[in-house]
Amino acid sequence: MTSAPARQQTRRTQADRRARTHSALLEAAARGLSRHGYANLVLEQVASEAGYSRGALYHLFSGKEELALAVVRWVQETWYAQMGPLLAQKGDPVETLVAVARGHAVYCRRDVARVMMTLRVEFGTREHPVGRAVQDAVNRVLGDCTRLIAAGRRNGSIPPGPPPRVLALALVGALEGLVISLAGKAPHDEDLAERLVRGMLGGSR
Amino acid sequence: MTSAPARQQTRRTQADRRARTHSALLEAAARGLSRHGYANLVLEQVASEAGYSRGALYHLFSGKEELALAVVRWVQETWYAQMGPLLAQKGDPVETLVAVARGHAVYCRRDVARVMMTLRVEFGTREHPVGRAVQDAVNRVLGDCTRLIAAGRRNGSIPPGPPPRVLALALVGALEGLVISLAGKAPHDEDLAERLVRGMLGGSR
DNA sequence: AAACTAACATACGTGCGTGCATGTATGTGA
DNA sequence: TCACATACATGCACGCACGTATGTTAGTTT
Repeated sequence: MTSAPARQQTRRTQADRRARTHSALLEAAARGLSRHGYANLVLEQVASEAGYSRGALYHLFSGKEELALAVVRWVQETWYAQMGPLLAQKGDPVETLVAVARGHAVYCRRDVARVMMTLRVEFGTREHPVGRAVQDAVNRVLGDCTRLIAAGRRNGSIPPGPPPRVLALALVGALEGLVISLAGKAPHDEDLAERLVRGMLGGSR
Repeated sequence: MTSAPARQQTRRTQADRRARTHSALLEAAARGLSRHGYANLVLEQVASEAGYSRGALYHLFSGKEELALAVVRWVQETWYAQMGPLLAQKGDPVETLVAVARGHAVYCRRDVARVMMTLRVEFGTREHPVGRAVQDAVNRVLGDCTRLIAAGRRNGSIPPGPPPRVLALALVGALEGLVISLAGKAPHDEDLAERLVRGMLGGSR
């Protein structure tokens, strides 16, 4: 009895072990990045917060940079996992943008979301792999927004104004700033995100 | 002849000398902070960019922290010097807020303006003197906006909605994000700043 | 113009955090 | 159950940037 499959109390396979620590370190790193940024991120703290030592970290990631890149990829994936359905909906572009804005506000209630903002500000004007990755992620969202705006213009649901790309840039930037400022101020965050989108798309006045 | 006051070519008094290098270092530090943030700011670079060495810097400032604090004070002063007249005007609160938003967009065309945003993000969740100073500066602006919004509510020119303080928070945050995103995209920055304010104040729909 | 002071440069000591190399324990296949 | 591999911990070396101490140049006073 109890020959092999008995003790499930603490999962035993190596792959599982590895995966657990991997995600634990990743989450700790995400929290750390959102709070301290890249430069102030101390790997010792990340590891200990996850319940491990720097050895584990260097075993699973090649170093600080790759850790940050992994976090960026992870945030991007979870964001699109949550926003993908909204982006794919087939109705009015304006309503889609509103839905995404609200969704983004909700997504950003977890401090993890600050990661992108923090890194974007930190690497906004510099040449750095992490900055590149963040820029790429933002550009992807920007592209989606630009397409939606262009569609709304053809559609007539969005009045004429600045070039779609510029409007998208403004929209994303403003939304980012808004959700940061309103962190934890639910439910106003969601409502004001909607207001922001409608206000900036609809020709004002 | 040429006894004393002759050579004005290169200003010679000590006080003037001191003032010149002081402001040169300050401007360099502001540029550096806006580009690299506090943690990544290297005093060697700041000094050399200003045309001096770290010795000069430590002669005029007690260290990195005081330098950053001086920059924050400087930004705050120049901002209010430029925005004060707009804030003091006696017309409709909405128009005042629009004017300030446009003014802010213009002010932020200089990369120097990124300073506040950068520091606010970097120290947003931490306990640090520089973070405190930035927070104080932002709070002052926030107070001005809150008062204007409250006046507009009593006035009837701003429809009901979230508490004035929350609206002000959203407005300032969104505006900050917008001008960062649109850096250098004149004249759209100004126009979209106006749109943003009108859209978020006017009840939309 | 000589003695003095303030502005600035150069050189060194120190702390901190990364990266790596070496040690230990836990799971895995014969 | 024994040899092996993989997950993880611990200790050391290096570099970087801050702060300070000391040296040099430019301006001021008598």
